Amino acid sequence: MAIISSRATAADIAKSAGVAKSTVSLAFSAPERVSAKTRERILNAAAAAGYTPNPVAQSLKTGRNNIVGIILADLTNPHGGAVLGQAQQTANDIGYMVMTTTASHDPKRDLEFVRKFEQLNIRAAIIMPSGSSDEYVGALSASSIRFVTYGHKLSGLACDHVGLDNRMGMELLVRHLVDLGHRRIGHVAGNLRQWSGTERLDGLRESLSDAGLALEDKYLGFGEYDEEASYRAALKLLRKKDRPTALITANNVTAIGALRAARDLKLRCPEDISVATIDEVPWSELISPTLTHAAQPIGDMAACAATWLIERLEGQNKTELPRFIEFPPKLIVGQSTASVDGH
Amino acid sequence: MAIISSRATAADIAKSAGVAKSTVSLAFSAPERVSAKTRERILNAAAAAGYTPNPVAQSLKTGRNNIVGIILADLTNPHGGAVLGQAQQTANDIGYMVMTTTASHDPKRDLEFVRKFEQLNIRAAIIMPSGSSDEYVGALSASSIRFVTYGHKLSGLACDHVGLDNRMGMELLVRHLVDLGHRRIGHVAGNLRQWSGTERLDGLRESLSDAGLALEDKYLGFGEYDEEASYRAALKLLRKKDRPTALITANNVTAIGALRAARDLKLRCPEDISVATIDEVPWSELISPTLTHAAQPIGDMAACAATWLIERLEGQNKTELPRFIEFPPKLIVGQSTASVDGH
DNA sequence: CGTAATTATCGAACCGGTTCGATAAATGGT
DNA sequence: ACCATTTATCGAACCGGTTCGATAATTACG
Repeated sequence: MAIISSRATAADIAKSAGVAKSTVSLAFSAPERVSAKTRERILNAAAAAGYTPNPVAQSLKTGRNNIVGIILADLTNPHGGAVLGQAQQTANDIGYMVMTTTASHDPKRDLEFVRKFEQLNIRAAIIMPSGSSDEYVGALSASSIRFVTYGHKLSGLACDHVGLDNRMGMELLVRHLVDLGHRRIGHVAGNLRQWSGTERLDGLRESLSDAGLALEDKYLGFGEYDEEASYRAALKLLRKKDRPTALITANNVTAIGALRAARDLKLRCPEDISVATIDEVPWSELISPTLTHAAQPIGDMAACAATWLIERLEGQNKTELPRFIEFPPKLIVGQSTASVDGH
Repeated sequence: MAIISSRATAADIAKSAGVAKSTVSLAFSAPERVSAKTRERILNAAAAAGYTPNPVAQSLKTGRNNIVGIILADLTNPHGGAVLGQAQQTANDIGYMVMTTTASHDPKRDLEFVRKFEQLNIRAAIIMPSGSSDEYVGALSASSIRFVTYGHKLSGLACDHVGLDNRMGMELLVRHLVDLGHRRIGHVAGNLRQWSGTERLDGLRESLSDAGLALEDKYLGFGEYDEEASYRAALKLLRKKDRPTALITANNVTAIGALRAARDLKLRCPEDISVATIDEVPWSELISPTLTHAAQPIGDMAACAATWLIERLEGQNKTELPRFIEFPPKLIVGQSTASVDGH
């Protein structure tokens, strides 16, 4: 019901409180520099007029603002939405607004958005990188923006990073499958130009080797984090006469592709083929069969990224070295994995 | 690789092109008002210096900018992410940036965000309304922001609206079920304080009546667009001795709750109970059983909302009356519905 | 060719704050 | 009570554009 008083300005408040415009400014931006009496007078006048400092003017003068950017690679995957939602909430709660963009996996668009952010005086952003080339990383480094990378770490960019412990995820899945008696374990990999893709692949290799096994080349398919590609890759693996008894996939989309492939080949899951994946699927409890997976604590991860970002912004960590955290995934056993001997 | 020239200003360009600062401004904002010669000289100088007008300064002076807002009720539902992604893309393609917020169904937060938007000179926003009370609508009307409502229409707010043809959706579902021989059709409704909730309920009633049937009170449950509430509501309906043979649910979350209820009661779907819903479920083809549903053309809807919004912003439609569009849903038949006599 | 009507360019004021150096007021020490 | 500090307030300049009224340069035309 409050009538939006059309734009009270600092000068108005100054007049009505009998002080200089600059004092009004101080009363808001550095209250301790103004005597208790006048501060109260100013604040009262401001409240009466519904005055609040104009953030655009502030930003012009100071080159700062209360906006953080988020650059996502993808919003079609529910993961992106979840990250955005949590990061947004965290940021909003501390008084920051969020400007979002989605690059649709196009590194060039990432860089365009970075440029826009700079123009808007946005000084910090969470980025799910779409690229990893030298010039891409170079452009990000050259930018005046402080980044927190999410999901895919960029080697060569000195910034905070929040991600998943991919190696641990693979270890959980491998151990689970090995315990069920599987020996021929295949993999539909993600995008190997991205940190998470190679980490997951390397982690898988390592975990298999710890179990006295190895990832055979013929059991390795390339899904590119794309459902269609994953479908084809899985199809190829599952058509072999000595097909793997279990498939580990690199993320949710990849798993969906693999499941579709199994179904189309009339392979029953888990009786004929076990499938386990990193990453989760929304409403996974209704998917049939429910997926065994290494779940990411998305909420915690996104909140961490937002918090770190704003810490940097507010300068508490000017000199501190880049931080790096990998959250531990959690093994959720579903119906998609079973003992190798038909259980 | 372009070295980010630290901030060339209009004054710099003016000097290097031998003109006044105001002429530089004109060269960018109203090129036709500057002679071809000087315009070229200015543009060259600008290009050489990597100059681009500072949007913050522009916004301070003009009270305008190239930012649109999006206020979502929810980002945990994949629907929100899809809408955001599409709207974002549309906006970005026309040179607009997007500021997002998520109110988590709290009308008060909606209004806070509106206030922030105003301060930031954002003049237009897409809103998935979280509330519908008089004061809520009043506050939106009083705001200087042009809205496009998405999903839930607000009666009393004169603005463009983009939504789904909910009545048609219900008609599709009812006809499908009636054709399968169902006569006892139950409903788990959504949030009846929201337009879409009542539209869907009314649409259902109407469609049933067209088929010579009626919605009996005992077959009506209230799901509030919440999974838990829907679960409980469905449980109650399905426990009746003369339980409905088919259930229509108000949206995806509601359907999930209903399916869980059926499963927990050891009712087989579709043999014992058919379930159909408005709204879709991501990766629905893997859910078991696949859901019969009235699918929303989310991409088209979101693109339309973004386009309309920006049209308003750019003033082509100053005087035109509010527009209203309801996109037709499409019936997707899955495995969750079957003939009433055990098929 | 001279004057009227256009068109191009300029300078100054302004948007609404912040910040700095200077002045005024309050406080402290002896 | 007197001077040295410290603290509070002020005025002016500035951030980087836009916009308006005024002047200068063109063009039109009788």
